[in-house]
Amino acid sequence: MGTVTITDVARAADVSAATVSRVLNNPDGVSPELRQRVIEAIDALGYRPNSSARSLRTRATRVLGVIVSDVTNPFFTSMVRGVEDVAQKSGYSVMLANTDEDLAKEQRYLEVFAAEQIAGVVLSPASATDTRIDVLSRRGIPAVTFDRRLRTAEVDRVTINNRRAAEQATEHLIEQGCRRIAFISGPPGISTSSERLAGYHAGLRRAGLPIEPGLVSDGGFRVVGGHEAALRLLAQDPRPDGMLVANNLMTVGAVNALDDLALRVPTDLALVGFDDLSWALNARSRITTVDQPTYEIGRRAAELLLGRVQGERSPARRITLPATLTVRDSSRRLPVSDGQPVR
Amino acid sequence: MGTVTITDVARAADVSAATVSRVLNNPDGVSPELRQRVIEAIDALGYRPNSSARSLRTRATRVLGVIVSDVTNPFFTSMVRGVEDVAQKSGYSVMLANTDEDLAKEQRYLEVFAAEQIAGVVLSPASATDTRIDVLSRRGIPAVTFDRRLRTAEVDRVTINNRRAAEQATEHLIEQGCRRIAFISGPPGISTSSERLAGYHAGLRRAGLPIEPGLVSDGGFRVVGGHEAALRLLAQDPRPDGMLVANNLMTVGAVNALDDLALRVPTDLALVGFDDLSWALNARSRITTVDQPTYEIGRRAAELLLGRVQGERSPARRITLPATLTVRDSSRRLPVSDGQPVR
DNA sequence: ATGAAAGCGCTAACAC
DNA sequence: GTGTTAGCGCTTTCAT
Repeated sequence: MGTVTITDVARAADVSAATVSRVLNNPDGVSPELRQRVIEAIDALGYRPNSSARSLRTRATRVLGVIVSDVTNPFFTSMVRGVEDVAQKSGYSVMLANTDEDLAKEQRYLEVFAAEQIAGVVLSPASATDTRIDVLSRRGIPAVTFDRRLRTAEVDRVTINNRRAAEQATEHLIEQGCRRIAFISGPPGISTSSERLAGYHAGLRRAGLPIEPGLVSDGGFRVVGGHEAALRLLAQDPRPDGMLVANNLMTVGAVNALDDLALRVPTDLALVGFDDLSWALNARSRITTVDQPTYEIGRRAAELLLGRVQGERSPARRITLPATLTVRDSSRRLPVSDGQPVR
Repeated sequence: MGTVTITDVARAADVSAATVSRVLNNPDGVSPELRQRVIEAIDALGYRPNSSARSLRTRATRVLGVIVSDVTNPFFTSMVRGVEDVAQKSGYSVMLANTDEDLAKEQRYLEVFAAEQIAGVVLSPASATDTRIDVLSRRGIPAVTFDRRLRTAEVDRVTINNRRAAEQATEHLIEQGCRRIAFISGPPGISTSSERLAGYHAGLRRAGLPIEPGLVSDGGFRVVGGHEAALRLLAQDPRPDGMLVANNLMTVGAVNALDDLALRVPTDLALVGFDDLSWALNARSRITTVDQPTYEIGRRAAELLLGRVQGERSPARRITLPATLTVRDSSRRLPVSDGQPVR
């Protein structure tokens, strides 16, 4: 029944199927007159190209895959929106997959995407060293990483300067008078984890403060993990007077922990988190954060990817977007100006 | 290069392509001997069927679409996992789409799915009355709703008894001595919103309590909305002594609002929320909640859908799963037993 | 039980 | 600039 094919359109417009195909795919190459007739026939018949037939022919779909490590995290969903918007504008749709930081799941989705002959993949790899995108490259499917880096392959990537951002946040805490600064880190093996940890160390070092391994605890990039890590760190004697938390979810957990212990911010402890928190915490919390241009990260990643999809052959490109330290009450012990950009 | 086709396998196994196809698709119809040879050839060559070619032929993909109204909400992601697991087991993969309760976005994704000739769709419609799945039905693509109902089409659905759940939560608050119970509702037009509101009304009515429209406020199923709605409701004089919140995100917002106003639970106000909150709130909060079997909802929805995909023709089926009222500190003013099932 | 052959809807050479 | 033709990889009659 309902299936209108390219030949139906061709017949209605009194042209060949090839001409209809050209109208559909080539910006030019068809006379304005015929093009007009074809477009009218398409509208009249309600023709929709069959994507399977198209893929079979071209060996590529008009679909981009996005693999994130936690769809639940608004940080990632905001990036995904950036990808979606760019993709849409170029006539691509987006398949979303969630790995929960699980390498096996990630691998499975990479295989599914490869099998579906997806046009390209944007991913935040679950591991900088163990994530393998060979399944894609073997089939010539381009990949771009966002938020995180990948050491097992040379691919385009869009990130912020994580090291610098963490260093600057640490310096800010030191300026505010903190001398024992705790750090809640992400899981090992992920680039953002190690880079932010390195930045924290660098900040301490520059100020001549000792690096104490006991002041660092892994919160697994999750609320519960952040909560537990904070409780661990805050149980120490002497108690830390500052705390830097390496992502948004763990910051929520840390705030909860402070609440549990009836500790007040910034008096008892100055707190700095990563990423927007407005979705979880009440406005009153006013937590100082390192803000990333999440939507923009997604946009740029999609642009890089579409470039590759369209045949771009340059060596791996690296886009580093600026992050901003937004100083709010949770860390303000002295007068400071808001919104310091991180470069 | 790498592309191994069905003819390659046929040649290697010294059979026809048709036989390979039969081995792939028909449980029987090929002699054990040939079947064995074919399987060996497939393994040896690393053959993977080309899904585009297959779809072009069969007019159907091995992909299920899932449309949720908020991927950020763990409630939905848990359901999605249920779908994924069932799909996977049957050799289907899952395409995920997020609508943000936006009807236009929802419609666009339905069209994309229809164009991609997806095998079937599971969705939580953004509106019971305005969501239109004609794009799917016109192409014979089955749909199943989960969590929410759809009034514009007769389709399979998996939900809990929302009305009963809200009524029971309300009764519980009344039993605990509450007489002015506020309700933070979801956006109008969504079945869960109206059903839970109806249940709240029913609970009040049964206890002979007045229904005051001023005690109901729409929180849009979001954290911020719940926060604002709670502030509005708590500003009243006399202040409500109980509160029922119609989903998890809004409950987080409500808890924040209570915190803002330095109100204590359950002394100042008894609070009951919907859905699991462990991801957001610290354990200490101990909020009484109506718990839904989210993962199971996803599983069952996927099972119904796969049935339809495989040709099941029965009239629309309705699965109502049990929810449980888990009483915790936030509403406990009198001794009660935990874990009351909702039927 | 197996093979030969046709064709799903589309695009890309190649002719004109 | 436009049409003709071949064929992407697969499934499915239809013979045998």
